[in-house]
Parts: sequence; structure tokens; C-alpha cells
Amino acid sequence: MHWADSIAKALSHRGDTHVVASGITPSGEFHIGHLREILTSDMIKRACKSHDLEIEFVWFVDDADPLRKVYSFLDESYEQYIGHQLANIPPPDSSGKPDYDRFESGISYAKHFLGPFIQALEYIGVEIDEIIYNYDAYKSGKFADASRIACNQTDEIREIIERVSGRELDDDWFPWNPIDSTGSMDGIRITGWNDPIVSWIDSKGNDGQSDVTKGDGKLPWRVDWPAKWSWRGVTMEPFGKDHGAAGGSYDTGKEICQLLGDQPPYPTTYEWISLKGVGAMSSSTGVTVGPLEALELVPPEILRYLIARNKPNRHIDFDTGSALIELADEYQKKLSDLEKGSGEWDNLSRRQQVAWAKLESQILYSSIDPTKPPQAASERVTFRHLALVAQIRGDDADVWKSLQQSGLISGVPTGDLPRRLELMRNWIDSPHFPEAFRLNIQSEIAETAMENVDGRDVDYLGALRTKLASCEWTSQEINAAICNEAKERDIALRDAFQTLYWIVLAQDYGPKLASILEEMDRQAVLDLLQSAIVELSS
RNA sequence: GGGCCUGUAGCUUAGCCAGGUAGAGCGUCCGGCUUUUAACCGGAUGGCCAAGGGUUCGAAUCCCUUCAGGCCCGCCA
Repeated sequence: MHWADSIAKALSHRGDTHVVASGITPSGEFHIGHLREILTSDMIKRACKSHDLEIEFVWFVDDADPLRKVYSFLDESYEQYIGHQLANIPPPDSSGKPDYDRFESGISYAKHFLGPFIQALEYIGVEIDEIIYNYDAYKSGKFADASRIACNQTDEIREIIERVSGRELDDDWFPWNPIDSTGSMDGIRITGWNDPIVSWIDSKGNDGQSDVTKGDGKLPWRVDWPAKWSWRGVTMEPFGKDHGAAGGSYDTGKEICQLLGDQPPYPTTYEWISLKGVGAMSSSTGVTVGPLEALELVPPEILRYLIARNKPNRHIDFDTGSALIELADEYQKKLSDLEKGSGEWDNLSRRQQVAWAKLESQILYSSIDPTKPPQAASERVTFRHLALVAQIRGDDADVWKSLQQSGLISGVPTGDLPRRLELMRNWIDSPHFPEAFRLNIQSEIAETAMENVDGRDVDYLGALRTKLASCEWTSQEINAAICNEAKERDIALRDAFQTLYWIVLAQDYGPKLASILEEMDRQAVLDLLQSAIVELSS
């Protein structure tokens, strides 16, 4: 059974109506792990639907959280905003400085980072039913009940956190972080509580009061989380394994949620995604891939497939190199398996039935639009194929022509094909593209080639060179020249091609040779052959 | 110190929750294919399921122990 189906099944024992939640802090640091969280939720939602459960997907945006530090992409002037809520500070401009003009027009720091992320989610087929901006939720009193309960039962909350997490809280710890006279949440001390008013004194010695029902501040994280579950009725939420550690925020949240009078959500911890590819030195070279960047390289359904095929508790090494091509191939292979059908169901072993059901789920959860049947694999141009053609043909129009000639498409490219080519070109131009797939066209004969090319080929190469000097420079004519000259000399085509691959690419195989030569300058090809002939003759 | 996850073929892994003769993909090798876009088709190769013990008629699967690797545990997702 697919992992998402197992979770849906577990949820069905609890009731027929569910709310699956997911969250993010728009501090600017989006990474691919965030994508796992949100896709995990999205897939669970789809699984619940196919199990006939009523399901709502809510997404919490923690824009009430304060800015923690001046991130590397921010200008030093952000120092003044540390401790201020993300919904309340200006967005950075392209140089990382606060952009007050945009802030005036309503774009906060949080919104600035959220915009593209939300767009990306739409693009990757994540269907969120409700986006909850925490800042607004606090302002409009959504957290009022939970906040008052927490403040009235400070001792109980403190007891839970200290006992479960095993850490000691300061004597003046209080389950409410107010905002001081400057807008900061840092360095503030609580001096009194008179439901629903918190009195405080800030680092500058100013004192003031906050109404916890009006969002003049927020609950600290360990209380904030269960408070969200409580008011929104969350029944399921996947979270990173940091929260899942013993004494972590899920453990304390569970008890606090019960204190608030509600049942905690069904938990699922997911493992981190780390970056592989680019060799092992990705961290040392500073090469990282955020979710937005990943979407510039990979078709969205492949990224979904990456998440769908791995159980949440499985660590993923996101490999932007050759493993990506294998991943894409695997996905397309499964699409075509699905097309072929399962065969007679009763003749399948239990294991085969399990595998089939899982295959169906994997494809369902990977598709961008689950209401449409997945595009037939036979209509698709494979990832691998596109990687080659895109390298050989610099012009998009020539790529389409090539695909038409090989019968992969008829007429103009349709569907997501143009977008896929764009992604492929991005990938090829990026440092992530695997060297093993890169075509290295030689300008002079390589040493490794010499070891594999035979002196007997000189005659053939000479004749071929003569033909190529005068023939029409089209792939058909070039191909004819290669084949005819080989035939005349009783050279097996396989051998002829291998010889030429060695000369042109310094390896013994490759994409259709005539296509490569056609893209090259005629004189360059002639020169290359000449150098091979000279080397072989000497 | 507390805890989580992982260990199955050269590699990536399915199967484990509900015990019943270990399945894939990639790779490798062989064969086929007279014009090869890393293609395609057919076949073969390859596992004391990390180790040990227990439960059972029967264990990759359940229980215990050990070993190895990864990760989390101030704030923060």
C-alpha cells in the first residue's frame, strides 16, 4: 500500500471529516524540505479523497513570527528589524536593502517571499483549500480562546513543557510574546496578567500593555502550534523529524492541545531532503537548490514523483545529476506500465496486486492534475531523449523538426513539451547537468580515440571526408555518405559508427551521428577528420 | 545523555503494519536489430534479507540483544 493510503486508512478510523495542515515561515529561506512537507500534505489529501473522506487542506503562513537574524541575502540595515514580525517589515529589494516603496504599497517582507512560492505550489499541482496568515489570524482574534486559556494556566503549560521537554524555563517565562514600543518581540519582560491584558516592560524601560485577544503579539511556538490545531480543528499534520524528537514540540503540543480541550492531530514525521549531485562537495561549493530553483530544472510531476515514491520517513538525497534522468525515466516507465494494464487481476499473486495498487497511487499522486488521466507515455518524449536533442539543436524549431522526423510528435509541439524543453535547456546550462550526458564535441582527435581507432580506417575516413566536402549538408546526405562509404568497403556499420563516435565525441556511442555533424560547421568536421587521418597515418 | 530512522543483488530499492517458496529497476554479460537520437527486443548473471538469540509447523516480516550508518534534541521551520 502506498504510504499516503496507509495514513488515509488510519485517519478513517478516527472519523470521516478531516483537516490536514501544513505550515511555513516566510523568512526567505525556502528549501526543498518545505516542498516535501507541503507535498506530503497534498498527497495525503488526495489519498483521503480516494478513501471517500471529507478533507480540507489548510496552510499556515507564520508571518507573525519575528525576523531572527540578518540573513546572508539581506543588507545590514535589517539589523533594526530583528525581533519584528515578518508581516510588519519591508521587503528587500534586489540588493537586499529594505524597499520602502513596495512596503508602502502593501508588500511586506513575508508577502515578498511568499508570492513566488505560492505560484510554484500552483504550478506543481498543490491544491490548498485555505491559506491562513497567522498575523491576521491573531489580529482577528482567532487565537483569543487558546491565548486566554494558556495565560490563565501558565503553571500547567510550564509544567508540561518542563516535564516533557526536560528543559527549564525562566522564572519570568510567560505564554505570550508581546510587542514592545518599537515593534520588537525581543528583550521584553512580562510584569502582569489581567485577563485578557498582559503588562510588560521592554528593553528600553518603556512599559505597556497587550490585549491577547487582539493579536498584540503571539504565543510562543510550543503553544502557538497546538493553538492552531485547536482553533482550526487540525486532524493531521506532517512535520519534520526535529519536531518529532522525544520531548520535541509535537510531544509538548500534544499535551497542550489536550489542555485546550482538543484532540491532537495524527502525526507523521518526515525525513530531511539533502542535496546530492554536483558531487559530494555541494555544501562546500555552496551550491544549493531551493524549491523554486528545482522547478526551473525539473518537470513538476517528476518532483512530485520523487516525494511520492519515497515514504516520508525515508531520507532523500536529491540528486540533480544523472539520478534525475533515471528518476524521470523510471517515472515514464511506470506510466507506460500503467498503460499496459495489470492483466487478469485474479491471476496475480498478492505481492503483484500490492505492487499494482502502489503503482496506481504513485502515478495518481505524481500527476499535476489528478482529475485528468496521466498523459500516455507513448505520447511523451523521454527526458533522456530531450536531453540529447536539446544539446544537438540550438534552435527550438529545429528540436521540433527533429522530433517530428523521428515520429515522436506530429505537427506543432503540444501540452507541456515547450515548457519541458525550456527546463531542459536550463538544466543543461546549469552546473547540475551530469557530465556523463554532456556531449563533448572534439576539435581534434583525442588520445583515447586513437587507442580505439584502427589504421585500416584511413581509407574509409579519407573517402568519407571527400564525400562530406561536397555533399549537401543535411543529416540525410551525411548519413548516406557514412553508410555508403562503409558498405563499399565491407565495413560493418556498427564499426564505422563506433570509429566516428570515437573521433567526434571521444567515446564509442552517442546520439544519431548525422544530427550532430549537421549541427557542426562543415569545415570543422573536415578538419577533425583530417587530423584523424594524419594521426592514423603517422 | 535522550530519541528517531535506516541496514534486502554491484547500485537504488519493493515486500515488513495484517508471518506462508525473496520481487523490481539500473548495471553487467550474451544474443537479435544492414543507416544507433546513450534506442529497442529477448535471455542470462546476481541475495546465508547486517549479526545473534527467541516465539512459531513456518520469520526478511513479530519480540529481545548486538553491530554499523544517518539524523534530531537553545531559538527556528
